[in-house]
Amino acid sequence: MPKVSPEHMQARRDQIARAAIDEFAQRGIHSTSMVNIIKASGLSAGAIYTHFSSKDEIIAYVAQTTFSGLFAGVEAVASLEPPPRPSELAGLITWRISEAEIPTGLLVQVWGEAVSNSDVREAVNAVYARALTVLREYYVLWLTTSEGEELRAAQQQAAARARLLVSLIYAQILQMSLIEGHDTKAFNADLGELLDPAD
Amino acid sequence: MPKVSPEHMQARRDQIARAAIDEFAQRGIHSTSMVNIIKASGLSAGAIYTHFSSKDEIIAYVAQTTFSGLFAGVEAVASLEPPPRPSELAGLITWRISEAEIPTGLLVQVWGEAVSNSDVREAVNAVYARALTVLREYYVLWLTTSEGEELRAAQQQAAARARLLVSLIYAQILQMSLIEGHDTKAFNADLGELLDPAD
Amino acid sequence: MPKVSPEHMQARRDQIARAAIDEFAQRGIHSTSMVNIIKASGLSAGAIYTHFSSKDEIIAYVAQTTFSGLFAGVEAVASLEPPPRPSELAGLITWRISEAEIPTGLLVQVWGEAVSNSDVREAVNAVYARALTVLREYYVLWLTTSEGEELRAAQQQAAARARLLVSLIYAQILQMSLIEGHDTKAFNADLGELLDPAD
Amino acid sequence: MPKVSPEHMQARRDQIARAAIDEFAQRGIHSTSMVNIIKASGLSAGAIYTHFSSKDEIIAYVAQTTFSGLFAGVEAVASLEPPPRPSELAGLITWRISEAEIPTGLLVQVWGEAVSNSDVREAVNAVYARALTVLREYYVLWLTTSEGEELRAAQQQAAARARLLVSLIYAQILQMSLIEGHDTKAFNADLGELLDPAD
DNA sequence: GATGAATGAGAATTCATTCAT
DNA sequence: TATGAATGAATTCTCATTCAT
Repeated sequence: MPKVSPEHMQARRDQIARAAIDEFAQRGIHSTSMVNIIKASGLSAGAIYTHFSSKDEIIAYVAQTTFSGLFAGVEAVASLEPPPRPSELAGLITWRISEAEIPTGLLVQVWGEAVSNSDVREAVNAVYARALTVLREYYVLWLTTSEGEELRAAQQQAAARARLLVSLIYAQILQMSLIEGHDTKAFNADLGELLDPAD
Repeated sequence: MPKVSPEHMQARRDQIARAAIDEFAQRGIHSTSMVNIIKASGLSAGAIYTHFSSKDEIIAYVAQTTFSGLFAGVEAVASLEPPPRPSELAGLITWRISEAEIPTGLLVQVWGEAVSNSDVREAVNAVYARALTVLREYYVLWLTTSEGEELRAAQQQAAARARLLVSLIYAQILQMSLIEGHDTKAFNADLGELLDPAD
Repeated sequence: MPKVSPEHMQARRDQIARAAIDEFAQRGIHSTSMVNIIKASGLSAGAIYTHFSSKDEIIAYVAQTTFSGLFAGVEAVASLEPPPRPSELAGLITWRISEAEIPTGLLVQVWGEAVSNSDVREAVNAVYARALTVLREYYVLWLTTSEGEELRAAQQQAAARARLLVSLIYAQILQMSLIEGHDTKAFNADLGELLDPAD
Repeated sequence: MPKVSPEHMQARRDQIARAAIDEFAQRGIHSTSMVNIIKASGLSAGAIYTHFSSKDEIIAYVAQTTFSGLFAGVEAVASLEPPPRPSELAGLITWRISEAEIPTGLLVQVWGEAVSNSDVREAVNAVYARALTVLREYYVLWLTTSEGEELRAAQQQAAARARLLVSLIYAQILQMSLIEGHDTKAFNADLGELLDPAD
């Protein structure tokens, strides 16, 4: 098996990452052994290590990938004209999560991992920072366009609102993961009230 | 072989738990070995296993202990007459956290652990349920006493409000743990606005 | 198995070292796995690592031990009055080697290891330096006592003679290890002629 | 698929051997991986295995090559008329070594390897036997020509002298490899005294 | 012939737990 | 009861070698 395309390499990384995500979500990051990942990926031990240099690198990559998925598409939606209401934006993210594309249990584990693993912490924070920037810009747009606020006033409020929106999404992820029978829809409705003051 | 008093037993358990909390917070739960706990506690391997049957039992006990600490005192304050405002209640918890009595990093790790460890999940959920109950009662009291709501109406709103309050506290714990330089005071102020609608 | 005496600890180290020496001599240092040493020692994997922190530490310890054995007793003999002749001293060392107390094959492997392993190199050089010192002092004694040399003249010659003596011993070790049917006695006789010029 | 010339094959083998020698000398035989050799040679893994069937075969080839280099040219010089003095012959070999054409560290490693690797042992012994033969013939020539010995007497002494000469050269290789700051010239001078009794 | 990703047996090491003293 | 050396299964990772392209 000689030279292969970069696409092939990326496909292999994703193949491994997907296996790792499944196993991590099911067993827990630290109860998943390399053997579990190897078997789930269908590759050999050696092949894994041609694509990742260590289990920690897999964890970091998975962390990055999974959190990025959380806000995928938000940017596009947030800059539509006219901008959607905050509750609609939250709904988009929430929808993606509840449609089980995003394994909330893994997200929560990644937060725990971030505490003592700086690579993971960096990955998590990078996504957080990006999300905050996008949502701040969104809030400026929304407050000026739909709420008739002055630009200056909108900018002053935007940061705090963006922070709050992310916080509420994160809180929902926690609840979805921890609380059996958590009522996502009810919580979303509550959020809606909170986020769209005009309602 | 004289039996030691239950007090002595409890003191030993706490001695071990304190050591475990320190080590878990510093190194991460899964990077902390029993040897770390043994050394930090000043006891021997054998002694540890006299008081806990496994590392997992220590983790579950630590999870229970730490989360209970989060809401310690809330019950007493929440049933004062007249009841404090929601933001004041949130402030009490937040204050305890930010004064570093509660290692937020450990709380976040415990959430991650809860995903794949049912004992920990139960411990976490028990505290969550208890907190929800206390806060629901508080909200009924506060809505009827200070906001002039009807009992029936107050009861209908209380659950959602309690859930939201806990969510916001949890979200703040996440941010304190993950984000270097997170502005606790600013976030608290934002929470205040949100929680005390009259403000 | 609680606290044990330092003697016990040393006995364990020697138990492991003896197993390692046997295996290294038989299979070669790098063809000997930890499993080989574990089985040969009769201990468990874990027990080995309570006494040595790594395979490399075992190699270094074995190197030190084996080379020290080479010159054991030389110091005492070398300072007798009247001092033995150089050939007698060489004979003592040679005798110990040929009586198979010292595994020459292992010594040669250790030299090879020393090239790329600084701990082993240090161990080997420390023994070499010690041997050189002892033999230099011996030659001063012998040259003044038995050959009637002036102290100053004896001191000037002693270093070169000591170096040569060690070299010849090392060369013999090489030959014993590499050449099947190497005639130790004949070589010793040749050495005798060379070392005791008066003969 | 045109067959390549034998010269091409040999050139490739030497290219690989040269890379292996450099890496072995630098990192140690057993700390050098095939990947190291592959990269240093500029060839691919597959290409290496077209020319050598295993790492062990490379080691044996390198052993053979390097030791042969040690005595290269000795034969020609040893049979000159009039023959050089023994110290001059030793000087020739020593000079080649000290001019760093011969990696002494590798020679010492090869000796260590020979202990447990029969192919290497055979390679080393073949060179040793050849050197002994050449030097025995040289000594017969020299003793009869320059020292005026009878042929019979010369033949009787020649073997022992040849053995001693090789031993001293081997001893010097050991010292050059192991002892930082080994004084090659001083040792050579000492050898000269020893080897040229007339001096 | 050449390539280099893939293989998989095997390596060193760790660590929760036990139990003889 | 307390001790801590010992246990040994399990873990992560390496690397000589192969073989589909």
